[in-house]
Amino acid sequence: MEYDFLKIERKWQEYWSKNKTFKVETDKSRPKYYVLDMFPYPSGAGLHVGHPLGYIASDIYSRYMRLRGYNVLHPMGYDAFGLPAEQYAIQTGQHPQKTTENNIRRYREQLDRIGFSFDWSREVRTCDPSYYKWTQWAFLKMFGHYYDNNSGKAEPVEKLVSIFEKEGNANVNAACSSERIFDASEWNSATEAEKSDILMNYRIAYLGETSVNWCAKLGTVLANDEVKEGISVRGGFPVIQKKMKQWQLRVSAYADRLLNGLDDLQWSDSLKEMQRNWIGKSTGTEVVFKTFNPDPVNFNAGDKGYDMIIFTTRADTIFGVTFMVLAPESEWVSKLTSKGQKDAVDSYIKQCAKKTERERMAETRTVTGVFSGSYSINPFTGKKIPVWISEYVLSGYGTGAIMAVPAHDSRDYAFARKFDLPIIPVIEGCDVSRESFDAKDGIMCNSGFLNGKTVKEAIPAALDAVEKMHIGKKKTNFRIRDAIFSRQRYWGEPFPIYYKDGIATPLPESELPLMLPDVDKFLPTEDGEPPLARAKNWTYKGYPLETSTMPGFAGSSAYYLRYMDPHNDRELVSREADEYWRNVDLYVGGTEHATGHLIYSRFWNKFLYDLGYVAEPEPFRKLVNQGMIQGRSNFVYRIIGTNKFVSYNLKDKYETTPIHVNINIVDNDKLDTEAFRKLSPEYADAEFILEDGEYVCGYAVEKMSKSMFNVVNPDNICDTYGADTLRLYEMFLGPVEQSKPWDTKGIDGVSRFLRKFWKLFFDDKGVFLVSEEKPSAGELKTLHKLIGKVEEDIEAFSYNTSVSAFMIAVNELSDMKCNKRAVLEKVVVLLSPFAPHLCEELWHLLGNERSVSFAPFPCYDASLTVEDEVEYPVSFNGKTRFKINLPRSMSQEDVRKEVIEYKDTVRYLNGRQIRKIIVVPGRIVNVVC
RNA sequence: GCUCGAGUGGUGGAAUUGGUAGACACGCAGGACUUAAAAUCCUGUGGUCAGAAAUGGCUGUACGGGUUCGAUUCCCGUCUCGAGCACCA
Repeated sequence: MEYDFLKIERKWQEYWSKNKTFKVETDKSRPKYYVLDMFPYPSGAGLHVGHPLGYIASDIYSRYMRLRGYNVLHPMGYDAFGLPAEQYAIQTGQHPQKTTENNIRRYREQLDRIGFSFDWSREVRTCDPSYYKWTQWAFLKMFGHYYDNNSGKAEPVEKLVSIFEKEGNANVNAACSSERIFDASEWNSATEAEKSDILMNYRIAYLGETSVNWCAKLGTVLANDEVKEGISVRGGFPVIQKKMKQWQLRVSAYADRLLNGLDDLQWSDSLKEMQRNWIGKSTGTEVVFKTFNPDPVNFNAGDKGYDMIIFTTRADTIFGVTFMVLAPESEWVSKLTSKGQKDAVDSYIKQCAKKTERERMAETRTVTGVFSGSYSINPFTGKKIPVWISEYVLSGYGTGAIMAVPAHDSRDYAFARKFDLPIIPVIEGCDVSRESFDAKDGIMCNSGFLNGKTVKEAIPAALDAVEKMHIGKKKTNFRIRDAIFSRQRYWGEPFPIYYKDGIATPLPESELPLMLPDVDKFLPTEDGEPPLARAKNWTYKGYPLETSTMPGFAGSSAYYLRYMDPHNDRELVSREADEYWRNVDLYVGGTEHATGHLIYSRFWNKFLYDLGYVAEPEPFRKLVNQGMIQGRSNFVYRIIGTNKFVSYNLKDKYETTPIHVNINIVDNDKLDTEAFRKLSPEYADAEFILEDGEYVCGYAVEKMSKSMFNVVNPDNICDTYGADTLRLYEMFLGPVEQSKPWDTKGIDGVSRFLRKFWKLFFDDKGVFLVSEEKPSAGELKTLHKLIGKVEEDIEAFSYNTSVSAFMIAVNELSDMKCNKRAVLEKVVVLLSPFAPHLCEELWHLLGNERSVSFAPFPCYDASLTVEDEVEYPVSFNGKTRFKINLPRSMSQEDVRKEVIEYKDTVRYLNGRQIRKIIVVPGRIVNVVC
């Protein structure tokens, strides 16, 4: 019987779906395992072969864990809100709901063909009201809580209010956007609007004025991780900084916990490092610099001076501070601008404000700035130093003001050189005539009481001095900013917020979900209001509702919790389900979410953990980043001005332009010239200059995309080779974590392997025939080598080598003409995570009733794989070395014993005394004489 | 500029924790079967030198050093590529 993969695959896909084979329930009698893929955004282009890579890897692991007896939760859903559907809607007028549904249908068809073991009964879609109800619910909880630094967790705002009523905020230690201190009477006499404003400074979800990334082309603000190099990640449009009032999430309050939580996670080092950098913890010192404005624009505290606070990690260099710098957006600018400098400062500020983020970045090397007219006093030297304003100082980090040490900071150095400010080195022996000395290394000099100390000693000593003088304290700063949470777009979750007399007020929970309304157009209104302003009656009890919607990461932040209990309409997840499934044991997805989704999700989870809704402080225990699969494009070379095409190795003799050619008409880099002529009328009479009778194409590795004609559709692979071959081949291509180009060339190898395996079960006439005989020692050795290898490789996520192990085993079994049930049945189980359809078919042909998915994983017996002991002497350098190959299964302890025994009984080898015995943990022993 | 990761045949990639480098597969070459092709099967395949041949020698994991009886693996330096961050004081 031939291996008819199309028939087999269809048959078992229907079987799994009909029998709900992969539906799971909480089952306290069995251990759980939760395997999650990053759910896809259903784009219009459908899946290409790169998309399923991670899904296949996680599916293999799910199926493996099922064989091991775990109750495996392996769900799938769609991240369905987002910009592309909305952009398409603006162009075509088609409702994003509709295009999204169409795309989802297409995705589902494609996914189904690959034979995943998803529990589709748990599917979620972020755009579904029954789903986004819980996104809105979490937002309301964040609105209703603040972060208490003393208890180290989120607490209800009501608690804060009762403290304010009794004693004001002087003793409150909470994450807060304002430093203003007030007492109880001030609070009690405040108006509702004033109270609301004060509380906004504390809420975890809050409305706040901030400098945001504004993308005019998309008509919306964007979070920091949605902007790269000053350009929007989606669409690639320019982004500028703009002050706007926006909803934000106080992620910064969780910075320390987000950082510390990383230690216990089984994530790749590079990913953890990325998150650490993004969180950007730095410990330093806050120092007060007395600052005077000799001629203030407005008469105020000018003559008494201001206490200007700066943040530094190099308190040791205070003796080298020769000037101060303010960010252009700093609130100090207006206070410290003197009359004489007012015009210059104003024009500089204006110039800075106009620049886009991209322009500011492009000009990182050009130094700009202006003198404010004011002076500070260096607290250590007592010297008067000028205060400057420059855009190289960021308003959002630290206090928006710095002390400049040009001798030991390259940015300060460049500034000092440009504006001719003094440069005083404070570390012995460094040459600052050409560049600054930035290293934290050396002995202090020119530094009074710090002289003679090393930099490492001087930093705490300087901090000590500053504290004794009462002009500073130890301080930790974070780079991570609060997440900007509103988008001026249509296709997202509406905020459950209305404005009662201008005060942002939460909707009662009973009103959730607040449904996304219909609008006539998906564009902003004439007056620049977001599209939701077009909706009729977008009000609650007569008050206007918020018109922004939530960003993409809102819906993806807690979806892993929803899968645990997807149909619960009373809770996000029931306590029972949460306590059983807890968190994701294995999460597979791309590295592009390192500083977005993976931070927000951890934050969201920690918040819900504080409130007692979830049992685990971290959502994803182990994380594997699958690499990207790139396309392999082919080129033909057209001789300029002709319709002649020259083969790759001859192209240098002509003036040519490379043209992308559809990879479907190229085989092994050889062009099908007839098919090429038929491609378009333009090429109908194309001529070819061949080499060895063939047209050889050039190639390049590029992103897989329609415009490069290099897209490989998994459906086509399933048609010609079958889903099992596709799965195996994607794994065989290389380590899952690695990016690599797709090349269909090698697929014949795995295809051959599967057919070879299939043949083991049939006799010469093609009749299914397995023998009930006892397997030979050789057959058992092959089998158990395979079991050991496969088990080890799956655990290590090294699927490419396990596919190789299968090929070796099947070659060996084939050579031995092994058709014994006792061996083949176990191989079927082992292979079933990789090639589920084929194995399900064989499993049933072997007479089993239940799906192979629940067969027990074969037991590994190392003693059956023992190699014969070999012992051979090797001589070198006049010494003699004996290498003893001991069985692989032998424990290190046994090896040691064996060797000691050897040394005691055999003191001499080849007439030489044994000098040294080197035991390499494992099995190889060197005896040096 | 800073941080992290990688560099192995014509190609994708193996190689336990330092222990026979190149498993497995593709490609290529030769052969068998066939009228022929496809499919299938067999043999060879890092480089180089010697040999009629079996075989053997040398060399070889980006480059230069080091540690070690022994290095693709560990350490130092250089180069190249990839990813991330980018005036974070």
